[in-house]
Amino acid sequence: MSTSPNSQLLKGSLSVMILRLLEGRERMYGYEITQKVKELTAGEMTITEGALYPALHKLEAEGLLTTETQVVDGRARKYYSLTKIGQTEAAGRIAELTAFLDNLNLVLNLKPSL
Amino acid sequence: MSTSPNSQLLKGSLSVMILRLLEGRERMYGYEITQKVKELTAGEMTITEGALYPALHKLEAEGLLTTETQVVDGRARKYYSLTKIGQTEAAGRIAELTAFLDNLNLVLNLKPSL
DNA sequence: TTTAATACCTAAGACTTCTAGGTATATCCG
DNA sequence: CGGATATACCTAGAAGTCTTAGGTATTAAA
Repeated sequence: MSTSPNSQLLKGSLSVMILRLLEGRERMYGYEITQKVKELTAGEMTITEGALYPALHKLEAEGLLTTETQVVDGRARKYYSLTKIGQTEAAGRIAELTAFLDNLNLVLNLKPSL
Repeated sequence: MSTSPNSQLLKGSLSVMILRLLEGRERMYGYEITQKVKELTAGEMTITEGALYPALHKLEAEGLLTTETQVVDGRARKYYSLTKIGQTEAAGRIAELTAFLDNLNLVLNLKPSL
């Protein structure tokens, strides 16, 4: 057997969503991300916090995000924004996911007659 | 916290691809599936056997696929086809994945200005 | 005053996939 | 003839992501 250097079948879409959302903004905090995704998908997609926070921490550990904490209305918010490296990586990972989705569609969209 | 009945963020696309490929055909065998996916995606997507066979076995255990083994050119092939339940389930899972991909696009396609 | 919304977090388990093997036969090429 | 490649199946272990299911704390609404 061989199976060459592989692009994973379905890699985490969550981290790419995060990067994509941050591409368009100065900064966002975790809870805001969950609400934004809900809003964009008319409530159909829910980001669980158990997935979100570890994902954010990992992206930060990888150096793609930086944080600044700020207290608003007596509650602490942790704002995340893309680092320089994060901006580059974001573009790359979005392109990768897009390419994967294109291929997925090639497989899924085939007609029954083929 | 609450987080309602959730559609998983990252669902396995492989099993849905398998079901989709079988929707359009009488039957297929494992190796054939790997080749078909390669062909459909111009070599860009590779199904690893370490993922494929366990996925096939699981779908069979779930009652969505049945098998018939046949020897061709001295080599054993295990053909998989959709059961009646499999046909119903296939439609459902494909719709689910499609809905998920639509939502994913809503999040990914947002313009930087939004 | 209790519930819901806001806002953060973690641990345990489930699940999928990858890596990396293993077995075996047939065919192609030198 | 012999070795490599293609065909064809399989599994075990590790990696990684997400869900479930908690926890803490403040503010606003009922």
